[in-house]
Formats: sequence, C-alpha cells, structure tokens
Amino acid sequence: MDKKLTIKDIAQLAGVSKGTVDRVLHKRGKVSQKALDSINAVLEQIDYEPNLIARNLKNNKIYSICVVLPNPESDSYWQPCIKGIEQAKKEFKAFNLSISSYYFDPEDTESFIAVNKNVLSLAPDAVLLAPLFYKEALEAVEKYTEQDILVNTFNNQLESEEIRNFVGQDLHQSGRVAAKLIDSIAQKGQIAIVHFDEKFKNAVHMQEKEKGFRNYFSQKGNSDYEITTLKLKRKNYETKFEDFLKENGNLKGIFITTSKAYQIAEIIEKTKKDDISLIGYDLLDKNIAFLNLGTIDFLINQNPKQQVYLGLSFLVDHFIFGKEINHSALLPIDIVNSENASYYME
Amino acid sequence: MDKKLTIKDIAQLAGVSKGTVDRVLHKRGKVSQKALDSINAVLEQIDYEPNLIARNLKNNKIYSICVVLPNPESDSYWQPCIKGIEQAKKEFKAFNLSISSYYFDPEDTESFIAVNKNVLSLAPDAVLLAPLFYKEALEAVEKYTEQDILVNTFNNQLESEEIRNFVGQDLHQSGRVAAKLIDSIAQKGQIAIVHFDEKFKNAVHMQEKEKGFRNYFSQKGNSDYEITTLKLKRKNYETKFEDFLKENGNLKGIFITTSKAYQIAEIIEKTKKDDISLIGYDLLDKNIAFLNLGTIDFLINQNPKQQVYLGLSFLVDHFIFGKEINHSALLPIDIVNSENASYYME
DNA sequence: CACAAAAATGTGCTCGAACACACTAATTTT
DNA sequence: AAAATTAGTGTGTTCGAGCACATTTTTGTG
Repeated sequence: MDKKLTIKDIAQLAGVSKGTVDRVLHKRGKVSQKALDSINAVLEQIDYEPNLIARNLKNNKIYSICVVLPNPESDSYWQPCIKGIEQAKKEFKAFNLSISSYYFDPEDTESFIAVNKNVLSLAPDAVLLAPLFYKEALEAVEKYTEQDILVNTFNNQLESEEIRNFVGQDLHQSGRVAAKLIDSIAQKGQIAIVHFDEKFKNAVHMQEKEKGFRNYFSQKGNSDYEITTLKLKRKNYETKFEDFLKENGNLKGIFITTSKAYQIAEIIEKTKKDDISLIGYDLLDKNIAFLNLGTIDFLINQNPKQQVYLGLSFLVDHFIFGKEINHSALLPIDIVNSENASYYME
Repeated sequence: MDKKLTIKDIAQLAGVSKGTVDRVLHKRGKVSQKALDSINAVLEQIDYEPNLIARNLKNNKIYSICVVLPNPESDSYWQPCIKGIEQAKKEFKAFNLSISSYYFDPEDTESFIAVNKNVLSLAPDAVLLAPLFYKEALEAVEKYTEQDILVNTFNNQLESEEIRNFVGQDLHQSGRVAAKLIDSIAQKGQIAIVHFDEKFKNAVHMQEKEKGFRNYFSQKGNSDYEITTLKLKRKNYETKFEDFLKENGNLKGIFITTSKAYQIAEIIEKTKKDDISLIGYDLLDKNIAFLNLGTIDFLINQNPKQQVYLGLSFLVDHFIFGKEINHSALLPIDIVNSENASYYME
C-alpha cells in the first residue's frame, strides 16, 4: 500500500528540507541553483499532488457567498434556484461556508441596483449573480471586482473581463433545438415564434433563441414552414393572440421563447384546436400541467436549479480546493415531455 | 466573522478537556454523568459540525476502487464509461484514491466470473460493478461482501440486500418516454418494438422497456397505433428485418430497445422510406450519424458515462467525507435529437 | 582577512480531529 | 489503612501544507 508522496518525501529524496521544497513549489525564490535542480529532478520523476485536505486545514476562514437573483415570487422561473441553493448548502455544510440569497424585483432596475449595493456593503468573498439588467450588471460587477469580491454569473451571459465564470445555456442552440422539435412534430403550414415581452428585460435572450430557431430552418433549406414572429405584451396578450389565431388559420406550431407557454396553452386549449404543436421553456407547474394534458408538446429545460448549484459548487471548488474556475459552463439543453419531466424537477 | 466551532471550543464552553468531548462525540464511554450533561448542554445549544478536512487528514490511507464493466471494444455502448472513469480520476486526483478498471467479455459469463475472481483477490476497498449476468453477479456480490468490500452497481439493477447503491435508469419509464415520442411524431399505423437479442444478456432490460412502451399506450387508450414486437438475432437480422418491412407496408414507427438503432437505420435508409419514425438508445457515433441524417428521430441517452462517474463519486463521498450512500440514484432519461446531442457526449 | 549584508536553508509551529497514553481521583480489595 | 483496581480526565502527538522565523552559508566590500 504505497501512500502518496508528501513534501517531506520530496525533501528527503532531494536531500533538502521541506522548507526549500515549499519555496520551489510556490516559486518564492531564495533557492540555490543546486537545490532547485535536485528538487526539479525529483519532481520530474514522481507525480506530486499536494494534499488539498491538508492545505485547507490551516485556512479556517468562513467563506461567505451571496447569491443575487430575482424574487421567485415575482417570476416562478426562479423558484428552482431556491432548491439549488438549499442543495448546495446541505452538500457543503461540512466546509466553512456561509451562503445567503438576496432577491431583487425582476421588473425593477432600481431594486437590482439597491440589492447589489447592499450585498457590496456586506463584503462577501464571492457573489453569484443573475445579471438581468445588462448595463447595471456590468457596473455592479465592476464595483465588486474593485473590492476584490469574486463574481460569477448564471442564467444570462455577460461579456466582461472580470467575470470568471458563467453557468447557463447556449440560447442560439436552444432555439435550434426547438426548431428541430417543431420540424419533427408539426404539420406543414405556418409557425409562430412568440415573445412574451415584459419591459424588454429578456430581449437579448429571446432574440438569440429566435435567431437559432430561424437559423435551423434557413440552414436546412426547402422548409415546409412559413415562420412569423409575434410579440405579446402582458396587458392585452389574450385578445391580441386570439386575433392572431383567427387571422392565421393555417398555424401549425408555436415556439414560445419564455417560460410563459402556459398562457398560450390556455388559449389554444379553449379553441379546441389539436393540430397546433407547442414548444416552450421551463418546468413550471402550469407548464407541466399542459404538458401532461398534451397541449404543450415539449418543454426545454433551462435548468435554473442546476445553474445555481453548479455556480456555487464552482465557487466552493475554488475556495476550498483551490481549483481554477472555468470561464464558462454550458449546461445541456434538456428536451422534456410528460414522461421524463419528473427527473428534471425534483 | 464568527468561525466554526471546534471540539476545543466545546470543551472550553463545557469546562472540560477536548479529550472528554471527543469521548462523548464518539460514545467511547468513560465519562462522568456530570461531564456528559454539561457537554450535551453545550451541544444542544450550538450546531456542531466536525471539520471533515481535519478528520480526513489523519486518515492517510489510499482507497482503492475497482470498476468492473464489459469491454468497450466488444460493445461500444460502454465506451463513454472510460471517459467517466477518467473524469472521476481527474476530479478526485487530490484525494488518496486509486481507481482501476477491469473488463469482461459481455458475451461470456465465464469471463465475468473470472474478472470478479481476480478483482476479489486484489482486495480493493470498493467495487463498482456492471452486473450484466444476474445469477453470477449475485454470487460475486456475496463474495465481495464477505471480504468487507463495498459493492455498488450501475446500469443494471440487481435486487440484493448487500448492494448499497445503484446508479442507473428506470427502464420501464424509459419505455414510456419512447412511447410518448412515437406518439408525438409517428403517423397513424403500425409500430414495431425491435429487440436485438444477443444471447439474451439484455433480456430483462429489453422486456422492461417494452412493458413501459406498451403501458403508455394501453393507459392512454384509443390509440392510433397497432404495436407488434420483433426479435432479431445478430446473424440474420438484415434479411429478417427486410422481410418484416415487406410484410408490413403500413409500418410508421420503430422503437429499438438496444443501442443498435443504426443497424435498422441503415436498412431503412436503403429503402428510401421517409415516413417511418425511429427511436433508439445511446449516443454511439453511428447512431448520431443517422440522427443528423434524419433517419433516426430521437435517441434516449442512458448516460453510461454519468452512471460510472456518479457511482464513483458516491464512493468517494463515502470514503473521504464519510457520507452515507443512498440506496439508488435514478438518472434522468434524456431525450436527444440532432441539436442537443453534443451536450450529452463530450 | 574581517565583518556585514544578503542569500539560502532548516526548524518549528499552526490548523482540527482522533486517539494513545499519562495522570488523578474514586472505589474496591486485601 | 495500604494497595490495587478502575473510572474519569487531560495532555500530547499525528496527519501535510504553509509560512514565519531562526539559523547557516555564501558573497561582497573595506
């Protein structure tokens, strides 16, 4: 049972003290060429891995991480994030960690700014941020970075040098997945891309999905479908969509780019039309209900729970085990129907 | 920044020494009622979590884990397992772990017995086993358990008291997922369930999938489909399947219960019939090729890579962090089309 | 050559849990 | 009542990395 080699072993093999080996490993200088050579010779022969457990023993600081996300009560898309945070807390309970959540109002830029200001004043070690408002998020990230607070993002991609990590999905590709699904199930005819546009906050999101969706069909060529885009606002979406249905009798499929597919499904269900295929996003209870009913054919899982969990576990890996943080982690684009939905919800 | 409470802190609060606290925590006895009471009083007030890092520092044993699985060269379904093992090795490199793989011939019961005998003689701390052969696997598990070797299984479920853990999928539900997919895409007509029957080694597997598939339609009632089962053997599958195609002109969908969908796809492709929907299993290169071509409509990902990785990480959690091992972990049943396949492969 | 400054190297302590062992106090035995 | 036994308690060491500090060696300069 050959145990792992330690710094002490290397020191012995190289004929120096562990202090010298330590200086070589950490490039702290103050080492003679002779000692350096003999230690390097040993290091080349053996495969030294520092014992992370021992390394972290000394470091008995409690790392505090703040998660900044929209209030799940305002938009239930974010509900699963709570579970993701709980899971991370449970999983990492044994380490010196303190994870706390801070909610902002997804409809209110000011609230986003205020919450970030508050979190900044708490001076945590890291922030996991859902950067819903582009400009304000960049400013927040800058301030955090000034205070040496590590910032990671999830859900929305933000182009910034300071961001060490992003956990989310490729929205363009997600649009292509939806297109392929429509292509698999919808009859020849018209296809509508429906954006539920609440104060444009998801504008970039929805545009990327639309681009991907259209890209699939234009790349494929000679399509059986005519694709139109429909923008709906919260206030009058019902009448506006009902009008759209009347005007477009040949509608065979709808791709809803937000998590509000159930609102379309409700209307479709009333019209008793069963030849319109519906593809939407996210496993909200209301969406699942229509999925089970057959009104919605497929949902694409953006996996908010996993996004938060992974984002947190990257931070833990970084703080506790000194691992480098990847620049970005793209989660799989899960295709969900009534039969496999439960596995993605729990 | 209040740091975590240690044994020393508890000792101070209770007015005893850390040794006494240690005896209470580990129920080693030799503690007076008075000391016990005062320590318990402290423990009730605070929420003590032992520092796992410190606990494991002392324990500098190298844990050896053997993975026993079919030779990926005999059946490329198992190919991703190698990556799963590599990933686990990389991820857990920093801990005192030694993970090694042992292959058996999936067509040869004797080889399964021999490999397990060999692994048994190596006396590892744990074995992660793909229990392909039911009876022999039970015997092997029994022998391992006699030697106090922890056994976990993946891919195939095995009913046994000794098994602490299983990582895999619910095959019945996976059949239902396939049925729902067929129901979404196939035109009215005949549906065939195709079993590729290699020496019955997967018999239980395939039967469970078929049951789930049929269960979906019988539960739904008034189906547009007539379902037949076709068993093919490796030798003459081509002619047999071609005959089947000729005899069943109204065939609209095929559910292949193994990873050999590409063999059916090859034949379908030749006939130039494009109104037959194909659902199969597993992201083999050949399957992916037909998925991209459009011959295969969906693949169900059984995720062998993740199965092995999770199985190993459960063992690591157990050995390194003293976590309890769950009895079973059912992985999601991923629906894969040409657009989201890459996320499940890497 | 002396002697200071700088460079190189080694020593020793820390982290928290676990446990061996030494030690004291209480109890029983002779 | 002294000796022996046992119950109860505290102390000290270990694990490996990291780092402060002490110590030794080398180099430079008058």
